[in-house]
Amino acid sequence: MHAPRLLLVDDEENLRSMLEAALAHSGFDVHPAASGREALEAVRQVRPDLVVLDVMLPDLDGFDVVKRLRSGGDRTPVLFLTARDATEDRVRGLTLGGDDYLVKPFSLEELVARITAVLRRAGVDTRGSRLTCADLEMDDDAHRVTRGGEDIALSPTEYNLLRFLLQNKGRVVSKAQILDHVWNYDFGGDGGVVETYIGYLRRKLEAAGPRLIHTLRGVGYTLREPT
Amino acid sequence: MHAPRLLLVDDEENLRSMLEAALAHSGFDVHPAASGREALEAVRQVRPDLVVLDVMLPDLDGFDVVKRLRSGGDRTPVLFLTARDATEDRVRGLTLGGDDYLVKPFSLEELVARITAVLRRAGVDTRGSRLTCADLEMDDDAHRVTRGGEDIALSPTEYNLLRFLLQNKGRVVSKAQILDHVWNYDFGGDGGVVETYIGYLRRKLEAAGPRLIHTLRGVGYTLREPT
DNA sequence: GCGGGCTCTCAGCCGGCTCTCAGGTTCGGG
DNA sequence: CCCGAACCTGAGAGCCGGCTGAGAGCCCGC
Repeated sequence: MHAPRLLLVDDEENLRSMLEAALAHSGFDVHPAASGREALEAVRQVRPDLVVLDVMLPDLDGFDVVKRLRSGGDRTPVLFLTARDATEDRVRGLTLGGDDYLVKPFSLEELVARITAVLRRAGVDTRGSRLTCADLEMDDDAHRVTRGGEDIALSPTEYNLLRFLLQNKGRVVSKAQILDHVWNYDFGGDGGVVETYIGYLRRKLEAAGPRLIHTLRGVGYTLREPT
Repeated sequence: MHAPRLLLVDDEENLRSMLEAALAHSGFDVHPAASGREALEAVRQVRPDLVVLDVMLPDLDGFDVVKRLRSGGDRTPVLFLTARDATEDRVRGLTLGGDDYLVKPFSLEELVARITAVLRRAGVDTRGSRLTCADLEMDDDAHRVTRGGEDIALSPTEYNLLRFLLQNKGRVVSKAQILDHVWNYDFGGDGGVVETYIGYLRRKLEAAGPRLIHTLRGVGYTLREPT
């Protein structure tokens, strides 16, 4: 089993290199491209498992790229990145072919979650979607969290934060790391909001049961099985 | 296996030579640079495993340096050094690619710990993150200390002091060395505080179990396996 | 337009952490 | 044995980080 190959297409220099580093770090084999033509060329050469494709591009836009791919018989799944304002209607309908889209700005957690979801649907094996810690369980496919069999309702941010903690079970994560992964990449605030959400999670998860989220003063937080 | 190569970029003459000596002594192959342009040049020539990069530089600042590196396809991980006040928001987004940052003033221990953490994440082999002495164990990833399987809660300073002692197990370290490595480099006080913290550690570590930290009067302290 | 959930900010509180200091104790040399 | 130096320890002041509750703004569904 090799790491899934991604083709990352975005003309925005900064964002592209940031995402490139981040996705590589998340275990993907990332190949960058800066324009539509480059992308078409790269698809043939790289044969990626998935294309992460910005809609707004200097030459061919994202839709054109896909149109040409499909008319050439290529079925590689595509994850679109779009700006909030426009085009949302145009992107709809594309999800029919197993593709998906994400509006900017997003968080890295969101992006990775969508990518693995699309890959899974396309039959590319990724590690399972089940995360646990003691009697706490998260089924990412069903977007469902339980503790001791009981359902727990979480807001989107709470859910993403918990997933990030679960993925790093047994390791310490700093507030900066949490902000970088769980919050949108253009979020401007400080770490105060993380403390608030840790509080929310604790209230919901540890209402009945031992402590799972531990504070390491001056260092960060960690999720750990109680002994 | 060769010693990991570091590129150390800081325009502050004093600090740079101090860090250069200290890091060399910690087993790294250190190459200094004093400006952004120098750094870019040096990255190409030296091909370091990691760049330690001050954000505040006379010509290109640290962010510019990284931007240029990345746009040139270079993925060398970076550890940023920043002043406390500003820039903390600008540093955000950096923990994404496995990079990290450290606010001045820091301690040598902190610096070395971050460097090895980043290198480990980047796949460069360093000795593992597990330090032991008799039944005392420290797992640096989880930031966790146990003795005989029992958890021991340590404050940040206690933790850093213990790690320093563990890394020098079997050797004697003077109070001056401890101050230089464990306390921030701008710390003004005398060695009295070291005695206090040694006391704290002894109380927590040796509550149940034989003595591990030994005093060598007029020389320093040493951590040793009981015989 | 109205109501409810979600997100984020902020200020006050609390407790732990860091460091200082003084008095007591141990050690080694003379 | 005596004395000074080095070290240990307890008490406490001040500081700082994290926790929490309250509330404003926003979006969305009704």
